[in-house]
Amino acid sequence: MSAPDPSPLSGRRAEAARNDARILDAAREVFLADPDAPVSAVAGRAGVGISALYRRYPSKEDLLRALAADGLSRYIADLEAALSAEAPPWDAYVACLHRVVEGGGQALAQRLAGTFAPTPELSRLADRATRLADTLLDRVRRSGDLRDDVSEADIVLLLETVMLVDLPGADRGAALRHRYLTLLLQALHNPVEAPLPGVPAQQADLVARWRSRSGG
Amino acid sequence: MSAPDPSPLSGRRAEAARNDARILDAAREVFLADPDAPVSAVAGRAGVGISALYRRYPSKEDLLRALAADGLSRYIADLEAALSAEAPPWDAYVACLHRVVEGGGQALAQRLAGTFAPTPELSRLADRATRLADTLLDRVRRSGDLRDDVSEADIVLLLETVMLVDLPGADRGAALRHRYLTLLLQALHNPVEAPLPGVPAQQADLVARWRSRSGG
DNA sequence: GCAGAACGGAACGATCTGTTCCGCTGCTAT
DNA sequence: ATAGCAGCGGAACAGATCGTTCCGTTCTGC
Repeated sequence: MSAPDPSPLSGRRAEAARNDARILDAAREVFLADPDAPVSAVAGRAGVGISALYRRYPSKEDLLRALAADGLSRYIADLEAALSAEAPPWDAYVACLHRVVEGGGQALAQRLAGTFAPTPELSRLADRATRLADTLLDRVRRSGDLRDDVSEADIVLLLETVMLVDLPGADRGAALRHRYLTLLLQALHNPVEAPLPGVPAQQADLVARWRSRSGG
Repeated sequence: MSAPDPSPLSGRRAEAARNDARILDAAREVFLADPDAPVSAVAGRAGVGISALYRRYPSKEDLLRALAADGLSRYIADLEAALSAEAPPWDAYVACLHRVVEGGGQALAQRLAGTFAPTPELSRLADRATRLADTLLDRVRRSGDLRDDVSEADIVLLLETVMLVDLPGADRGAALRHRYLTLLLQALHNPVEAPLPGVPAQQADLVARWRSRSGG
């Protein structure tokens, strides 16, 4: 009994491991583009059959929950990286948001919010992400680079809209998202031209969305 | 035979006229929030039965076409008003975009694009709107207030994302949209902090979307 | 009063979608 | 070598959804 190589799995086992990732990647892309997409669309995008998907997740809702958890985890990782970076707060923040936009984890979790019953683990992850984002933002705020009439929730909402930009062409969408994020960040950067009207979005507005919504 | 008052219609006729407007208003709200919404949602929002709707429009697609045409017309009216305004170009432009965001006509037409077969009339309206927007933007550009590394298509895409901002609360969404539009306009205003990465969106990217899309 | 315009909403058929099921493939362990 | 089974593709099924039609009712204009 020769010990089977742990990482370079062979044959059937390797295909299964590959499919794990392919399915999650496909699900991320598909549901980010359309939170109400059918399961078959995910399988199609992943290039696998439907049963390969149902072997891993007992139901669509389980897949969505796993996806949201994965997205939040990536988001958290990005935030932690920014918090432990040595660059000036504003620069670290800019780099962080670009990674967040690139990964799409946070946006996915937000868009999926309300399409399934949240588990305790998800609530915990969401809490953690919120706290980290607050800490990071406070640091940026103290650096004086951030205009002070925008709230954390404002930025989350704005980020979410940037993530929605898309165009049919190949990677046209991703390029535009970074382009518009840059524009947004310049708007958020001091000095400020004029104060914003209305009142900032509140954290409560965001949490409210984690309760049942219809399809959108 | 006393001449019936032309405008203050009475009884059944009046209800019908009121319903005309109520249905269009309801349809605008509903389909702006969700382009794939069912017809019954429109009737429900308008407070009328389904047959009141089908009496006016032979099919859902006809309603959507009428809605898109109406939206484009409102957009065109806003553009024309801005073009004939006497305020400085930039100020007129700012006011115009706020009206466009308030009305939602342009965003609705864009969101509906691809969900039905465009008629010649719609193409004509879309062309007209594009030309007017170009003229207006050129004027603003010549005034020197607009950063010169953004294209018309960039602005359309950004406007569209602003329109997507929404929150459950009463008019919370509208207030935030104006708030974020103000932020966006400050970012678009000279002087510029740093050039944007990537290449601007092209007019062609936008027209491409008027061809068949799936639901989203 | 009466003819019919306008309406509300139930009913119907088509389509879509989540989930299950079945038969096949090709590793793996002996 | 080969039996057994993990893993898979996709057809099939049942339930839900939605566009559209249809019918009975109400109320107006004459």
